[in-house]
Amino acid sequence: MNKRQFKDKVYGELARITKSMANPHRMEIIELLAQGEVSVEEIAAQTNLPIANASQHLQVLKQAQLVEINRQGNFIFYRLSNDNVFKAWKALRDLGVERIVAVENVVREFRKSKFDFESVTIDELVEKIESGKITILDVRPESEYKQGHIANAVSIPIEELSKRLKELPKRTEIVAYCRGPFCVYADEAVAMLVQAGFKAKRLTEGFPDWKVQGLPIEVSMN
Amino acid sequence: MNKRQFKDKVYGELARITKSMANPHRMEIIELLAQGEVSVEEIAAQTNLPIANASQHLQVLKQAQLVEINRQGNFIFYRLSNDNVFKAWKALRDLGVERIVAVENVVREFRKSKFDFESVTIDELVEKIESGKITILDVRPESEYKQGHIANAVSIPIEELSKRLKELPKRTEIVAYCRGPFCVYADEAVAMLVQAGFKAKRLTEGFPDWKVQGLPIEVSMN
DNA sequence: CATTTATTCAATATTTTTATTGAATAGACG
DNA sequence: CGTCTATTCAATAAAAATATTGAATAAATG
Repeated sequence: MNKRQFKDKVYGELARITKSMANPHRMEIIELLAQGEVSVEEIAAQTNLPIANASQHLQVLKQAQLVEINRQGNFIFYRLSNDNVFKAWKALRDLGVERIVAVENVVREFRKSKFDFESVTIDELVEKIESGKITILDVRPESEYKQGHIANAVSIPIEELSKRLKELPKRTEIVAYCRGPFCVYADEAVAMLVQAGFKAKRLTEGFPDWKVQGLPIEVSMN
Repeated sequence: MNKRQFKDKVYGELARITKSMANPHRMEIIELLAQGEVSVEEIAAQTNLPIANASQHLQVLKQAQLVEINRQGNFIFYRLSNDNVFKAWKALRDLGVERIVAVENVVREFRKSKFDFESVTIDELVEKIESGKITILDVRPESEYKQGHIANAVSIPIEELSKRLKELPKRTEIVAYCRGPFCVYADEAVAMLVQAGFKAKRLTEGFPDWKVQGLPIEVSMN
């Protein structure tokens, strides 16, 4: 094998992996799987895809070894193969957030209309935890919370929040988080909480970002 | 705009950026540009592409704002827009190196045949620098060295190495590096040096990896 | 063993990406 | 101003990715 053939092999493989991520639906699926195991049915529902279509995209990710499966009874659950998959996804996301005006504008525009509240970075949250009383609120679906959440976070899925406001403290500051910077659940939660007189902000990023930094998490079994 | 439209926009943009990297030639071009500015002509030569073809790929990267241009006389030089581009590329590379058996096998197979020498990680090199005498050898083309190199590294491009061996010390250990883990120049250099009785190893990664970690670098003007 | 259910496969039409070729452009330089 | 040169553009053919549909599969359950 000569140098050129060697390079073609190497960059070909790198491109193959990159291609397997290079699709809007698959980018969304990866973010979803970064929360934990999810069944095909659920992935399709969350991403508004026909099941056959979701399955097809999952096959692409599986072929690139970005995801693994785990059969549980009648369901097949998909999960990310390892941390590096999320790290690569995150690097691409950071690149997107930083570079592409279009995304920033879209995010900002969408948020400004309904949810123009302050947000808290991971570093700031770490400080708040160390230096005072604070309530951390996980508004993702319960299955995601169970599979891993920020240590000491309380779980109230966004759909239940309006009915369960009394479980939250009026005085101490609340930081709500969900799947990541594009996840709207946290925005909706903060809007609802502020409206109801709570002191609330959202976490800029999400649970997988927290976890990948090695910060303390808890798992509620499964 | 509803939630689904918002998501479609966001993940669409992320996929657009990812797609712009998702091609073997463009993966190679990005690695090359991580060394510094390079003209279209040179990019085409280094990647064995017809010039029109290289230009086309560069347009794709430019549209995604991954690269910027800088006209110098008759030539147009391309460079990465910022550090995050290399970071994302690196994350994908790490994913590839770690995940895909194919890449590992190809790399190993190719190296074993001719270049089965020990290599040194960046952390190990840092230690060696702190704790003793060591010669760091940059075997990339001189233009790349000039645009940035590991602090105190000596430049001897691989093509000149055989004629310039006398410039190197026989006693102190030599660590040769080039563009990255897939760059063969460092392997060739180590092979040549060991053959000639020097004590030499290659750096596992390359200059951009060193730089992105914030380790000391030098620039020779331009 | 037959049925149910979640998932995958297969076939096809559509769209997008890529390579190739030759012409066009834009700036430098005499 | 005209020429030269590096780069880009444009047109086309070929290859690959994607969406859609309905059928096939494989495991669980009665």
